Amino acid sequence: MEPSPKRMPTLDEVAARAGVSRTAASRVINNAPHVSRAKREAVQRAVRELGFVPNPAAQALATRKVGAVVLAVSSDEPGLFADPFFAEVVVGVSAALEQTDLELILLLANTPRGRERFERLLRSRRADGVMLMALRGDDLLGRLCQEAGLPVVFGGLPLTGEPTWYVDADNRGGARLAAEHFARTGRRRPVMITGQVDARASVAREQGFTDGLTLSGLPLLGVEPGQFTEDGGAAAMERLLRAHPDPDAVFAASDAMAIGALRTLRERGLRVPEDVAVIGFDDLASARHTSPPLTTVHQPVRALGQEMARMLVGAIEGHRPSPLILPTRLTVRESAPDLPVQA
Amino acid sequence: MEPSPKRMPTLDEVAARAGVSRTAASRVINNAPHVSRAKREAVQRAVRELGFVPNPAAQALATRKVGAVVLAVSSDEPGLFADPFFAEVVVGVSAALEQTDLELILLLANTPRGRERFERLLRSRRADGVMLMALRGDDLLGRLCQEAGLPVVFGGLPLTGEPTWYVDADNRGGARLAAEHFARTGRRRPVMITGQVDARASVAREQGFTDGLTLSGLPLLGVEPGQFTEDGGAAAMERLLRAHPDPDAVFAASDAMAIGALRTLRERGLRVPEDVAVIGFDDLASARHTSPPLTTVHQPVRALGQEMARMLVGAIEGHRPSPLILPTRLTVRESAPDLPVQA
DNA sequence: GAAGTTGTTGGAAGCGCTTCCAGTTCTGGG
DNA sequence: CCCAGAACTGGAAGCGCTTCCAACAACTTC
Repeated sequence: MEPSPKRMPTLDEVAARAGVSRTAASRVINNAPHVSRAKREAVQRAVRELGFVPNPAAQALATRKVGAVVLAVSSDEPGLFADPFFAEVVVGVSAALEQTDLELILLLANTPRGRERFERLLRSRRADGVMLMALRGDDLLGRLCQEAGLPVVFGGLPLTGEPTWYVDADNRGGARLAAEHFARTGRRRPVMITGQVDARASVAREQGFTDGLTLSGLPLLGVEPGQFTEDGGAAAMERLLRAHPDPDAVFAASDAMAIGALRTLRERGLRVPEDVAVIGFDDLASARHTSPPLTTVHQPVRALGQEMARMLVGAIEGHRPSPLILPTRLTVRESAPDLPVQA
Repeated sequence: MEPSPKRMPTLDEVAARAGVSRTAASRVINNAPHVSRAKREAVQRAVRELGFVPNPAAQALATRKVGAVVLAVSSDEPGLFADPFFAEVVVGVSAALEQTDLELILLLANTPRGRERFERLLRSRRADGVMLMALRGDDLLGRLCQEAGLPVVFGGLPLTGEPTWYVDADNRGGARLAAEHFARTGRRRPVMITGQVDARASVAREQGFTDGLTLSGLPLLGVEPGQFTEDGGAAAMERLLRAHPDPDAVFAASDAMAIGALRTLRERGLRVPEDVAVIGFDDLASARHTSPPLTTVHQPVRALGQEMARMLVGAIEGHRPSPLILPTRLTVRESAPDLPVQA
């Protein structure tokens, strides 16, 4: 009962029990060649009987491979990780790693102390590779990884530069779908709520929305940043209404902000979708349950996590770099229905 | 640029550069005694100049301490982790660990494969301790940890037994507050939505609600399980309405279920809080933004994570066991206001 | 039947760090 | 000025596993 660090059997004991050399035993547990069938089986039996599990520290020391990767989330807001988006990414990453024998180390690098620990982690080779999310601005975490000579895959593009390994959603294409949907359903006075100005995803979504509008011959009446938060979205919506009294469509660069916008619109007595249509971005679970249910650009968040992990495994195994862009699509619900609304 | 596993300096090189023995250098980096001031400074300089960081694998091998703990989340639903609740716990855990030099390994043990990996993780001593969350029913993960002789702290009590180390919220007391609030504000026909029947938190909340009702001399008209999900809560509400046509108060064992109940009530044309008051449990961020805003029992989720981590550190350091119950309190918002409502 | 081939085997040298222990140097009190 | 005791010092033996390498054994192929 007492947490006594019970000593586990070692490879030597396994070898002794199986009547072979330590070398042979090692070969068996790594199923390497050059072991006769008989000895192999003897070793396997001994492993089973003793309940032997190799000591990862010893393996790491000998092979210089630690059997773990880190998922680092960097942001200024301590609470940002609480965003369901990240939880979903983690689920994806975890699912992909489950197929391997890599452990997942999670690091929230939002405080100075956190960053320091991250750097230490890299330099100490405690992980075989790194997944990096939510880089803001000219975040130097990426550079740190490069310097440490560890494989890094980015989740979402950083603001500047194009890393060799990354997976991202088609932000620009998805935002364009939103614009086209507005045009198709007869909206004429769209506005937009963006995220932080130094977030590349936000920039790409604004870009894509503008693309789509231009192609449809529509103007963009106004743009306000909303910090990717619900309250930020609500505030942005207020600012927009003040500056542009009569929008009939609003595209928010995230569901959270769209929900905030919904709130403001309701408070101002504007009906959704009759007076103004609303489209969000992400398609989180909560988008299904707003009132009215939110039309939104769906991005495959869990898949994003999965692909990041898979890609990292590839990078560790020495594959050639190949970035990945995951498709987005429009999920139409009532906040911006398919058919033009008769006001 | 190429991820070449750059070789890092070793203790020997540090020692050589500082002109001391490897032993002395080791003492300095662990700031152990028995090193003269002069040598200590020489070593520190060498460490700085070389950018030396001790190799954790080697340290682990020599000390039998790996410098990592694991947070294991077990559940049958693969998506459960996506619950903002867990994200929040992770933030707390992470914040507490940041003060130490323990790394956080995250393991989602919802698949059979996941459980297998968890067991392997334990037996291989890849972590110095374990935090276990969301044990369902007679989950044997806890037992596994005990057997491995690793310190374990439970987040929330398991269904059976009372582990020596755990931190939990005062579920029973919180639920009782909900009942008392109903009684105080003139509600007379309360019903309740519980979570899974084999979740101890759910049981405790039901218990507490009953306690409070009994004390106030109120009956409990009906109880339905809602799986802790929004849709489950909505469905439970429907069943309750069918069986008990005229409740004037509903207590849900989680915010998600309360939100589901809100939806059903709205669809049925019942006004909240005029016709029926609603109280949830958790006080997640989303509770603030429902319509009407949700009155709910607040539990300090992030603190829960923090305390789990702190407690685990204590357990690893050999302190004496001391379970912890975190206080809950009622956050009153409009779905169940403070003053009796004039219908 | 000699000369290769191909496949096994285990000894031994690490991987990088901690720590026991025996020996050495400093103290200050007598 | 001598000596007990405290404070340093570094050699060496691990921690548990991988892997190079030299030595062998078992088969082929002319």
